[in-house]
Amino acid sequence: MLPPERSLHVDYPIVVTDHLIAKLATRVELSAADRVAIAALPCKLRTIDQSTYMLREGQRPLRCAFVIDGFAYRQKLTPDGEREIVSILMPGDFIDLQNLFLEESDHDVQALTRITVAEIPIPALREIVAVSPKIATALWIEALVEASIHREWLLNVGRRNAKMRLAHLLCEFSARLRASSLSDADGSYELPMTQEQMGDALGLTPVHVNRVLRALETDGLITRRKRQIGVVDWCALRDAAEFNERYLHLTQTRP
Amino acid sequence: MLPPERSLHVDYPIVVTDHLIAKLATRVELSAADRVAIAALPCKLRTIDQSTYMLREGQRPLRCAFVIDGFAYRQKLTPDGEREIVSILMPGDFIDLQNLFLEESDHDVQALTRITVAEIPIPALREIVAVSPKIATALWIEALVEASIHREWLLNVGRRNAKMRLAHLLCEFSARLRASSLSDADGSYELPMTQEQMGDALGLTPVHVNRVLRALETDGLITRRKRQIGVVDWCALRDAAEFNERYLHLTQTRP
DNA sequence: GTCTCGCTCAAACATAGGTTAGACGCGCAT
DNA sequence: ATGCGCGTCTAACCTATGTTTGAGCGAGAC
Repeated sequence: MLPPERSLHVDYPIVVTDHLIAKLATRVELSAADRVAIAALPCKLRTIDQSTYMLREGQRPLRCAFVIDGFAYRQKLTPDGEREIVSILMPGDFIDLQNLFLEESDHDVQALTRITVAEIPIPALREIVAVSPKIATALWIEALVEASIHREWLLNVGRRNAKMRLAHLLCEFSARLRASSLSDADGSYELPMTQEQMGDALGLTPVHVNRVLRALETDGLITRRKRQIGVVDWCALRDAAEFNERYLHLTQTRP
Repeated sequence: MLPPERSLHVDYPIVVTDHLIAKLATRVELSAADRVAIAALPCKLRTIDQSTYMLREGQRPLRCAFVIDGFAYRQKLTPDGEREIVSILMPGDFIDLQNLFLEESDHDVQALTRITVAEIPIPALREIVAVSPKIATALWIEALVEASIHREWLLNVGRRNAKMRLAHLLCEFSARLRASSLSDADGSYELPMTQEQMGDALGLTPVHVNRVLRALETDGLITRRKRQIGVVDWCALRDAAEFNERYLHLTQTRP
């Protein structure tokens, strides 16, 4: 299934292990045994096309995916076709931690861009969690941080106006990308979402997203060239969004 | 600190243990050793007055509380004073699982009614989680279910209109209370929230909550006597809310 | 008993954001 | 090179929900 894409599949075991270990090591101090256990995980690298469903509501997931490259999102659908995007997943995020211990998915996961993930069978992950308290802790932290982001999004959608919401989304993107060294030095980055998807993440219509995006540009807070977003004035954008990155728990390490 | 309230503190060890074990046993099969370990937890019963803050954003929590009786909620505040209620906590819910592995709280917790909780020191809880995979799994499930509820609320606030939102909140309350046998047989229950609090949970203003509540009553979906909500036509209410209890994962047991 | 106080309820008016409907432009398949 | 499809952008119009304000009312304090 692997398309001829860069060299990822050539040095696969090393790359995947490195990514996983690097991620978990930001949260806890891994012992040598932990590292060996992670390296021994039977994970499979997979590249998935844009828009492909990676998981559907109601399904019983068998694998947990760790994002190596690209973006995905979680969405929930209303019976009458409304959509809400409830999470954006970036390199370094785990996609199915919720399904580690829940048997039936309560939402869909869809590839936002072409995406490469490492898939770990759920039983193997449960095994390692039962055996290594350090690794279990690191995964707990990841899951709890995602819940914290959900809470901030609830505040965002429930109590902020369109301009603040959008600015907040842009700030969060910027902060998360910066935290994983994925944004350019000047703070600009590529936002791989359509305006409709942004609307679905913010509880807005695409035409209103368009209006507000223009307003942010006119106000001199951002620049846009195609989908490349440039943060012109980080402080102003942060203030416009009332953005405070505490909820991302970026510095949370081994408690 | 215990006020002279009923007899709760007299038979405290048995009551608390029973509640905790009963809760965890709905998720996993507890071994005899697990039960002993839970019984040995150094927990403290505490009753807290309505409106008291149990935890504040930015604080480092030292204890994890398990609700025995009464209600609480999580809230997030905007710098300019807007509030969003992001969770309602009922008997049988854990209040600080997020802070089991995160050092700084990202939200406030406030007592909605007079509430009685069992407080477990975080280190003791971490200890038991490291030692018993069963108990760890049960707590994982609790935390993951709460994240799932966050997601449903995001859909609710982001993509449903006021009537559906409110109907959805009422359905969730009803379903959760029923699941812990706390509602009356006829499906009516006491909703201990003011209309302003409902608004804050739904991203609405109190006056609009009032309008919609009236409309739901006029439509014959509910009755109200003071704060007692009667569900007149469960099916109609469920349909009006597009309510599907899957996201509550009520039947999720030992995976 | 009556005085607060907090909550509910209501009406009149204001607006942020939704809806509908196209035009435009760019990349890609043929 | 042409046409198609998807995303962006705009404008005109509409409505669900917010805002402001104040009256009613029940429960507890004294």
